[in-house]
Amino acid sequence: MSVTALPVKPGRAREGKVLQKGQQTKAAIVDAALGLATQIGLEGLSIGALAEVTQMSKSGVFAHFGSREELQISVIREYHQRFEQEVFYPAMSHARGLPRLRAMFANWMQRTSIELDSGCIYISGAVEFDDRPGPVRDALAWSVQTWQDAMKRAITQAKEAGHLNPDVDEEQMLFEIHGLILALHYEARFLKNPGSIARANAGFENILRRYGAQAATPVKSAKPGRPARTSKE
Amino acid sequence: MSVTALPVKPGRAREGKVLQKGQQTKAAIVDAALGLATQIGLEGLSIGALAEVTQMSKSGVFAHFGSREELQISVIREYHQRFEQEVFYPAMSHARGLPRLRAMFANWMQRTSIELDSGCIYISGAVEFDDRPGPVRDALAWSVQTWQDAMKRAITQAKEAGHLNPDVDEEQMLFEIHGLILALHYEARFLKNPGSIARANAGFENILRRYGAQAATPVKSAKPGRPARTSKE
DNA sequence: TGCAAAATAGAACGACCGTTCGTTTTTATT
DNA sequence: AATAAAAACGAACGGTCGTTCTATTTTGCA
Repeated sequence: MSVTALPVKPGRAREGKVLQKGQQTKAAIVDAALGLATQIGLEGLSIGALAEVTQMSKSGVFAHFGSREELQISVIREYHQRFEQEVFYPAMSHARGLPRLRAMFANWMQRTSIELDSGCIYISGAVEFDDRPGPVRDALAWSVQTWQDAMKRAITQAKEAGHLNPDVDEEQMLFEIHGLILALHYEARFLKNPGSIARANAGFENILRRYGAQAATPVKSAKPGRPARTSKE
Repeated sequence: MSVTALPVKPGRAREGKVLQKGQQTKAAIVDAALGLATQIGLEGLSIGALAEVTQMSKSGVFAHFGSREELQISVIREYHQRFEQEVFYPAMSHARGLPRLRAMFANWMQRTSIELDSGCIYISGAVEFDDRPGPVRDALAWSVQTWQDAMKRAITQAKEAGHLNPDVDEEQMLFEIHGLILALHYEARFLKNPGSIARANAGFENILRRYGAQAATPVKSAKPGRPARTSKE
């Protein structure tokens, strides 16, 4: 049921011994790499720059990954976990249906807004790897797909709970929601258009209304009863 | 007044003499560069690869631009002109208001759909240069902004013609439309999700309906109405 | 046809890239 | 404290990059 389950490589545990220092500095490197990647992209990541930031030698950094690709994949794994931690899990504590869907979008927005001055590797990575097959692309696509599946599930549950019209097309609704996030990233981060966050939120309310959500109740705790299902068109 | 008006460097016209061969091969180089850039991005453009494609020497290619940045800007200029030619101008032959707005979106979709296997530099470029100030970024942002302004004007005219609700917020509507294009590019090109084109079109109809458009009359063929004005004001 | 200018070629530069390899330092355990 | 493994270093390699410089070829025009 866990979204992630990206397995952490067993730290070369011969005879069950757990290596500490290595994993520790590796985590520090990945952390720094994630910071760099959100700014200049996964493709912009260079081992030399990373060595400088971490105050290590190039070969010292390199040894932890064995290849640049593996470094990029490690960064994606780390990003995936943080996304899960900040966006997915907190939303799961909201009641199924509209409240949870609202929470997921709110957290997603929150995350994207924060990233307006650091970049989102789900977005930049998609552009960098959209026609570059390989393990990096696969890891990225898998991570994105996992999140989208979670969103789709939330929409389905909202339908089942009667919070949305029963004939809502999950893929269509998710497509439009995703567009809002992408537009926010584009307009705010590239074009520096102020007010983009408000527009994304307004767009979400518009989508909810169109797909049959009732009042625009702000995202808050669980809603007990089974609200009427006034299907509007 | 022309949308472009990105001034073409005066082909070293001493005493009014127009150089032919140089401009000609330069155009060929830019054409090849545009092809490369749509695939691997503006940042992925390398003079070496470009020289190979055009069967020229590196220095021969380089001499036409003087710097990589100038090459990138030339590519953006070329892309701008083609976008104008294929998307903007044809739409201007439709009647003001909803027909023209529909035509603009349809042409934009058409262009984006074609680019699903070659990439769009308005999108990839935004990611590559969103936090890299300089003349390349400026040229790109100016070009994008010019198109967005044209879209906004079309929405305003649709309002004035009574084809949309009088209280429609142009920025908000454009934001949502832009999101559809971005989602199409992301989902189809990166995630390889089939059906994305239909979803973008459906999303557009949803937006139109919400903002007060009447029947979902499909975009009619080119009606020789007002002679096309230029997109730049 | 000649000739200057423009266009192209070719070689080289310094910088950075990912990667390899042998050595040295640090770590964890006895 | 001894020791073997793990971790980090430092130098080097082959490669590509944008760019510069000097030749050579091609062009356009008198």
